[in-house]
Amino acid sequence: MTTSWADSVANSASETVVSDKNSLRRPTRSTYVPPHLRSRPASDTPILSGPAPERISFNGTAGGSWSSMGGSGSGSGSGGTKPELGRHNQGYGYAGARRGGGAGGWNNRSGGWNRREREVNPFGDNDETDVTDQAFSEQENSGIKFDAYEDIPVETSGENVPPPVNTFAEIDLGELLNQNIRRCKYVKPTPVQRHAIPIILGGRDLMACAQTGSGKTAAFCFPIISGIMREQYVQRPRVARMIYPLALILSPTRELSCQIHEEAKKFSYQTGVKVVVAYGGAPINQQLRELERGVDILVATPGRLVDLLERARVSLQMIRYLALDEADRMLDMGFEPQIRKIVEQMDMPDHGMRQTMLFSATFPREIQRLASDFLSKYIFLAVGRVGSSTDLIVQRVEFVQESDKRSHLMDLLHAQRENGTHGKQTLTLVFVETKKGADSLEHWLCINGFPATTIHGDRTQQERELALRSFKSGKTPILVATDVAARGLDIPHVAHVVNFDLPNDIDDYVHRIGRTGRAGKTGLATAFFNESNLSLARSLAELMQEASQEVPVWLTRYASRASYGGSKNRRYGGGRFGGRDFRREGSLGRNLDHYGGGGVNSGSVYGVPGNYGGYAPGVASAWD
DNA sequence: AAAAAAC
Repeated sequence: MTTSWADSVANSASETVVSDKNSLRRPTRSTYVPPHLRSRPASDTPILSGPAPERISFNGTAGGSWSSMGGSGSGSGSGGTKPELGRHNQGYGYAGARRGGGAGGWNNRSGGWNRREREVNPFGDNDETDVTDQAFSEQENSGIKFDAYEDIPVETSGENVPPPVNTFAEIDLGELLNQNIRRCKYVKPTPVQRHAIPIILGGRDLMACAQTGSGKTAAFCFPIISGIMREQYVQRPRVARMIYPLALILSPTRELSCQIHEEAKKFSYQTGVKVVVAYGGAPINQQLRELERGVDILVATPGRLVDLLERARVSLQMIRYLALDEADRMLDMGFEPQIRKIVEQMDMPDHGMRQTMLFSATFPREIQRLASDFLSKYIFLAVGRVGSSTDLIVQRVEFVQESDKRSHLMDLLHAQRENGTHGKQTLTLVFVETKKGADSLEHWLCINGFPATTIHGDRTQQERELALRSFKSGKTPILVATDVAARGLDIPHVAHVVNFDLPNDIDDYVHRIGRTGRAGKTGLATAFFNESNLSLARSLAELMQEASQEVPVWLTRYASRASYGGSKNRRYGGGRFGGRDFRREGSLGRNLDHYGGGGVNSGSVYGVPGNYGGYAPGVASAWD
C-alpha cells in the first residue's frame, strides 16, 4: 500500500480535531490556527493575519503532491499584500527562488531568516545533478526487497498503529525533503524510520526504543520538518524579544545536541525550516542572536533552555512537537526535575495539544512510567538493531584487578598497535568512572607514548569539542571519557571500546559499546571486570549470552551467585527486543511500584507467566 | 558514589 501525502493530511486532520477542542477551551493558545480553521474569517482567530486568498489557494492544492505544489507556482503570489510576508519572501532568498517562487504560503513563518542571509550548504557540494529524481527512483526501485530488514524484530503497541512503509517515496515527505534525503545518500528507510515516520506523520505520540545509529534522529526530524512545512500560516505572537520555536528537541549532553543540530540542518536544507541549537558552556549572547534571526526547531540541552526560559527570551507556547532523545536519561533522577519544569511548568501546550516523541536505545520500565506523564495515547515501538549491531560488536570481559588495569590497557593498546596494519588509525574509546580518573589515565597514556585526550564534564566546552575533533581526526586516536560520551555520539571508525571501569547500570554498558560497530562496521568491546562490579555480573552475563558472545566461566559463576542488583539490572533474559511496553505488563498486576518486578525486559517473551521477583525462571535456571 | 546539565 502507499501512503500519500493526502492520506497523511487526512490522518493528521483527524488528530487535530481532538487537540482543537482543547485549544478552544484555552483561548490563550489561539495564536496557532489549526489547518481546518484557516479558511475561516479572521475574526475567529484574531492573531491570524495571512491573506485569505492564499489560504484558499493552499487548501485547493491540499490533495496534490508536494512536487506539484512546488513546481506549479499556482499564482498565489504571496509577496506584497502584507509587509510581513514580503520581508520573508526576501529573506528566504535562494530557497524561495529554487521553488520557483510559487510555493505560496511556504515561506511566511515568522521564524524566517534575515534579509540577505544565505543558507550554508551543509553537504559541502554544489552539485545538484547527483540528486536527480531519476537516481532516486532507481535506487528506490532496486531496493524494493528488504530481506535484510525482515528479520529485525519489531514490537508495536497502542491503538490504531499506522502501518509501516517500505520506501521514502511512499512516505512522501515532500520534494524538498526528498532531495535532502538523497543528498544524505539514504536509499531506504531503516526499520525505526519505516515505523516511526508514519506514526509521527499520523499525529500520534510515540515512545520508541531503538539502538542509536539506527537512524533515530532522522526518524523524528523528517516528520517534524515535514509537519512544519505543512503548517501554513502559523502566525507566532509578537512580543518584543520573545522567541517562539515550533518544535523542541532535548538531549542530555551538549555534544549530542550539536550533533542533532548538524543532522537536522542537513535534513532541512532549503526547506525554509530553521534549526537552531542552544547549550551551556558557550556564550549565550551568540546563541540568542542566532535565535533572534528566527527558529522553527530548537535543539537544546535542558540547563541552557531553562536559562532562556527564565530570562523570558524563549516561549514554548507555540511548541507543536517535542522530542526527547535519550529519553531514559532525560527522565532519570538527575534530569527529571528540569524536564518537568520545561514540559509541565512553563508555557508549553499540554500533551494532547502537542506531539511528543521519546527515543532511546533503552527504556527501563520505571522510566516508561514517568514518561507516560508527557504522552497522550501513545504508541510504543521497539525495533531490534539494524543488522543486529550486537552481532557486529565482539564483546570480551576480562578479570582485571584495579591495580592491574593500566598495564592491562597498555597490553591491549600495544597489541592493537602491532596488529593495526592499515594506515587508517584505529580509534579507541576508553570509558572510566570519574572525571578525575579520566584526567589521570589520559596523562598516564600520554607519558607512555600513547597520544590520548579526554572528554568529561570538568573540561571547558572548548576543550571538550577540541578533544572530540582531535579524536575523530585520528590526531589522538585514544579518547578517555566519562559517561558524557556514552550516549548518542556518532563517531565513525571507533574500532574498540574499552570499559576500563564498568558502569553500574547495564543500560549504560549498552550505550557505551554502541559507540562502536556502527554503520555496518565491526567493533570490539573489552570490559575490565573485578569484585567491584559484582552487581553487574548477572545482567552482563545475560546480555552477552543474548548477543551470542562467549561468556567466561568465571563470569557465569559470579552471575549465578550474585544476589546483588539481581532485579534492577536484570532485563536481558532472552528478550529479542530493545525494550517492551510497560503498559503490557500491567496484567501481571504486581510490583509496579518497585524494581522487584524484574526490569523492563525480563519478561522476554509475551505471555511468560511467573515473572516475579526479578527472576524469569526459564532463564535464571541456566545460571542456577 | 558519579556523571550530566546554567551563569
